[in-house]
Amino acid sequence: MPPQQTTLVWLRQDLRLADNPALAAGLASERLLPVYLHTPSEAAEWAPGSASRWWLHHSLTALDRDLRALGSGLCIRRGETAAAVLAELIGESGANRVLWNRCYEPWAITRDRALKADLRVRGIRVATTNSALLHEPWSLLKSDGTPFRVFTPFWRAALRRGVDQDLFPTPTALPPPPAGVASLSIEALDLLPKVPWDRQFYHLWQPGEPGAWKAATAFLGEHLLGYALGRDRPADAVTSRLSPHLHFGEIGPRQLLRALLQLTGIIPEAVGQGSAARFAAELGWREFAYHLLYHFPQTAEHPLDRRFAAFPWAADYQPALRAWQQGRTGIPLVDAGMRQLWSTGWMHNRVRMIVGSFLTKNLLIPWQAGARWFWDTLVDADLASNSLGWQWTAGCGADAAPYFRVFNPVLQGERFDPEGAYVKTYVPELGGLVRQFIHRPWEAPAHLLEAADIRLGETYPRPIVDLKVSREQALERFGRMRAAPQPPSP
DNA sequence: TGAAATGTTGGGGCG
DNA sequence: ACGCCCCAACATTTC
Repeated sequence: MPPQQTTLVWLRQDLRLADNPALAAGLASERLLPVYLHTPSEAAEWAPGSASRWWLHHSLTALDRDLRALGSGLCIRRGETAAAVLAELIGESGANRVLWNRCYEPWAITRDRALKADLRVRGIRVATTNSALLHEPWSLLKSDGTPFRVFTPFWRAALRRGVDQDLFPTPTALPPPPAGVASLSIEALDLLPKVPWDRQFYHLWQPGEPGAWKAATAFLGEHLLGYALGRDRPADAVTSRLSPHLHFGEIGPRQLLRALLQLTGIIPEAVGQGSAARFAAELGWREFAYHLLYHFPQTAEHPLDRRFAAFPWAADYQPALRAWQQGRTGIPLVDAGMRQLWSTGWMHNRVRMIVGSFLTKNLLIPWQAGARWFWDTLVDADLASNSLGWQWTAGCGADAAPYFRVFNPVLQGERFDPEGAYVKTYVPELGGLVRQFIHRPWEAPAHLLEAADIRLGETYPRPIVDLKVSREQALERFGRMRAAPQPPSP
């Protein structure tokens, strides 16, 4: 009789039961131990931020509940390194096999590669799989063998390659866990905030796999039709809000694309301009972000366009950064976005571009400072997407907005929030102002301000920067940078 | 997944 | 009636 097979399934950013290849591969074991390891110091400066930890707490809670319903449960441990904690767990459980789905952060790749080699040396079987991406970063390359740096050809190639639509089966029962392996409580991970800034989160979000499907079903069933037209208007609730669920792997892009294709009856190759194609392309941008971070791992910290390493950012920007973070810049659309972020852990995508343009171009604050703030405050904080987004905005990344493309938050507001509904939701002190001036209160005549009970500089700040002057200054600095001698490309 | 400056055109007011 | 001018409205160019 062969020795009993005991398998550890190490769950990381794949907190789901459905279409989970690592979990599916463990189902035939006699004993199966699903584990989550909290080792934040391994990620160093990219350990989960505050909002992300809130999400993680509740996602783990949901996963544990779902595992228990199938006769198992989540084993939670914490420690300095995953290697050390796994070694303990292997000792306690007698496991002879470890499975996980791959992560793609540079620090995680380095860690996992060493860990896999180490476990194999010690006679443990290890298998890793893909749960997070339609195509892994190394599997899609240009015909010359180099990585894509432009989105459109990347996404075309991804769709042409096609997507495996045979999902891994959702388990209906799980093998029992090995006896005598203790677990920490989720509370012991200290993921929840000490001061209750998260109250609104509970009304807006349902972390975990059931919540992910609730959001996906609502989006596909109710909002997809209006997506192409409404996705750029932040007051419209037509976006999917699936980003945090995708980040934690509570739902995967293969599942979403399959649901989308079944719903609309289109085939992946038929890329049109309709709502389904637009939404699929957003999944594509996520894929593109992972592609870039894998092939250019320095881009979480450093600009892909090396010329920007010498860009003359503002010298003393702390007060301006603080005003931006707190939503007190005096520019209504920017402040609305930053307050939405703070109070809900999320910001509409178009507004992310606008507040990012304002930070990097009007305030001349390094994009890394913005990326850090987003990392701490977004429930969907994702190293790949965040790095791509900020470099795109700053104009220093792959397929980025040209450096001279500076969003004017007043015009963007008038185009995409014409009634000012979004601004009024998050900047209530402007609620009484007529729509004509809602995006430019500093131009409103005194009697209208008075009627709206607004005293600029008291109840709402004056703009901390002149949009026209700062735009010209940014263009001038970008122009000088472009003219400077260029460093060798990486 | 721009904005602003500059150029062109055409309708209408007016002498 | 005609030419002149103004200036939206739209198009093109530049950043």
